[in-house]
Amino acid sequence: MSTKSRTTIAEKLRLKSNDLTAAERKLMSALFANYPMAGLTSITEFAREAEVSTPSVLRLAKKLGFTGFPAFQERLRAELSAQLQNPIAKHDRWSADAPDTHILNRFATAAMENLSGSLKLMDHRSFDAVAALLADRRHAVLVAGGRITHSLADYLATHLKMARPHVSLLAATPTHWPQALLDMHRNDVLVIFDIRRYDARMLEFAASARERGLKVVLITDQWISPIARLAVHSLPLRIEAPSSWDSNIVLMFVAEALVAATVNANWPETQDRISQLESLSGAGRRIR
Amino acid sequence: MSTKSRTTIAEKLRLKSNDLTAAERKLMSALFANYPMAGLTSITEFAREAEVSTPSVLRLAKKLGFTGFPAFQERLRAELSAQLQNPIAKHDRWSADAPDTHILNRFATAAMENLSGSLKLMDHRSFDAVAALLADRRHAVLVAGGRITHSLADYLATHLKMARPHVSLLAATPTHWPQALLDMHRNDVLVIFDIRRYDARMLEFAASARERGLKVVLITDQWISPIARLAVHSLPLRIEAPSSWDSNIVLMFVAEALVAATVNANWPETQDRISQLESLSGAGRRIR
DNA sequence: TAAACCCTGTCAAATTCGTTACAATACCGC
DNA sequence: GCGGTATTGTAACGAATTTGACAGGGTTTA
Repeated sequence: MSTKSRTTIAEKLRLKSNDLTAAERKLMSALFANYPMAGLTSITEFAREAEVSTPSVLRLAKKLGFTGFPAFQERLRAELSAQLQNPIAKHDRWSADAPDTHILNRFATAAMENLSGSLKLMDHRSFDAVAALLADRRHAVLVAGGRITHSLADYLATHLKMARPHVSLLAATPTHWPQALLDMHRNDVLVIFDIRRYDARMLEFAASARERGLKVVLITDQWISPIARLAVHSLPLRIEAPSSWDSNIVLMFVAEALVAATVNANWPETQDRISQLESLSGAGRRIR
Repeated sequence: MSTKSRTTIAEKLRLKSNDLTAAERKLMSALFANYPMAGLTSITEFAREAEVSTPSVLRLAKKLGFTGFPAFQERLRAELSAQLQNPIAKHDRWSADAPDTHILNRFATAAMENLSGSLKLMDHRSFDAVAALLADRRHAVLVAGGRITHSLADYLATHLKMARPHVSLLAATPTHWPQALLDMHRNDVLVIFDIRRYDARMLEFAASARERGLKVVLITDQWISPIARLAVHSLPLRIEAPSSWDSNIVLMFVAEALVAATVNANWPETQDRISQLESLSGAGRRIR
C-alpha cells in the first residue's frame, strides 16, 4: 500500500543533527526523551518541556520541511499510527499474483480490518460471560437470526448441538416464533443475531422472550441493534465490506469462537458427547 | 509502574456502551478503528472523522467523566505513553486488553492465517471463472452443502438470490436431492461446499449432476474433496482452527467475494433487481 | 574592537479550537 | 395523534494556539 515509506521524523532529526542550533538540540533531546509523545501536545507545552520559546519549535518544524507545527504533529501521529497497526495488517500482497484491486484482495483487506476492529470493539469479558452462559447445560439455548443472518444462526446452532444438549434454532418464518417460546423457561438463553436493517419483529420477539425470563444475548453490528437494551450481553462487531452488502464474516468468527469456548469450558462431557455422536453417525453409513 | 492503573478509556467506553447514543457510538467506533490515535487530533477533525458534530464529541468526553476535551485527550496520551513503555502491551493489541492466550486472539490469528493461506492456495483465475459462471443468468444455479456446510450453502444461495434469478438451495436431507436435479439442465451450475469428512452421498450426487451435463463448482479444503475430479473449477481453502472443529470462516469469505464479483459483473440489472426487491419487501409490511 | 551575522526570546495579530447556549429534530409513552 | 423528553446540529463566543515581526544578545571575522 504505502510503498513510498517516507523517512521518519526521528531519522530526519538525526540526519540534520549536525546543523541544529542550541535551542533545536534541546527540542530534539526533549522529543527523544519521550518519543514521539512529547511532540503530540501543544506547541506551548512542548516548548516549555524543552525550555525554549514557542517560535523555536516552529522554526525547527520548518527546518525539517513542514509548513508549520500542525503538519509536523500530523506526521508524528501518522508514524505512531503506522507503528501501532497490527502486524498482520501489514500484508504486502494477499494473493500471490492477483492485483491489489482484485476483489479477492479488497475483500481480504476488509475482512482483516473488520476482524481487528471487532476485537477492539468487543469486550472480551462480555464474550467470556456469553460463553459461560452457553456452557451451562442446565439451561436451554435458542438461536435466532433474521433474513440475512438466519444461516449464521443455523451455523451456530448446528455446532452448539454437537457440544451440548437442548439447543434449538428459531425458524426462519416469524409466524412460527411464538411457539418456540413455549418450551423455553426462565433463565434459558436466547442468542440473537441482528444486524442493520434491524428487524422490528425480532425486537418484539426479544421483548416477549425477556418477559418470559429468558436471558437475551445479542450479536450485532457497530451501530448496535435496539435489542441491546433488552440484552444481558451485547457483542458489537464491525461488518463493513467493499460491496453492496455488509460482510458477515466476523459474525461467523464470533460464532465459532463461542463454540470453541463452550467446548473448552466443559471438555470431558463434550468429548464424551462427540465420541458418541461419531459412533452413531459412523454406524449409519460407511464412507466409500 | 502503574500502581494507580485507572481504567482506560477503551474500557470506560465498553462499560457504558449500552447507554450511548447513536452519535456517541459513531465516535466510539471511529475511535476504536484507530485507537487511540483517532482521538489525538483536534476535536474538529475527530468529529469529522466520525461524522458527528463537535459538541457531540464534547458530550461524550463529559459523559466519560472528563472536564472537557483536552482532559480526555490527555488521558489518551497518558495511556498511549504507558503502553509504549512496556513492549508486551504492544503485541497484544488484538483485543485491547485480553491476553494473547485468550481464545478470541487465538482464533483471530488462526483466521488470519487461514485467510492469507487460502488466497495463496487459490488461483484467482479460477475464482474469476466461477464468478463468471455465477453471473451468467442464462443458466440456473444450485447450491449444495453437507451437514456442516449446509448453512454456508444457505448463505450463498440467499445472497445470490438477491443478485440474480434461478438460484436454489439443495435441501439438507439427501432423500430430497434427486428431485432437485429434475429442474436442472445442461450447463446449469452446481456449487458444492464439501470439506473433510467428505460426504459420500454428495459425491454420488455430484456424479449424477455431471452426467446430466451440469457444471460442477467445488469449494473445498486444502485436502481437496474427491468431487474435484468431477468439477470444472475447484477452489481449495485452508480451514484449520485451534479447536476440535475446523473453521469455516474462509468458506464464507469466498461466498461473499463470489457474490460481490457476481454483482459487479452485471451491475445495472442487479441494481434494478435490488431496488425492486426493496420496494416489494417494503410494501409487504410496514415496520411498526 | 567593531561590524555583520545568526540565534533566540518577547510580543501581538490571526487563526483555530473548545465550549456554551439554543433551536430543530427524532423518539417515546400515553 | 400528541405532548414530553432526549438527542443532535448550528451558531456564536471566549480561550488557546500558531505564526510572523521585531529587537536584544552572542559569536565570528576582518
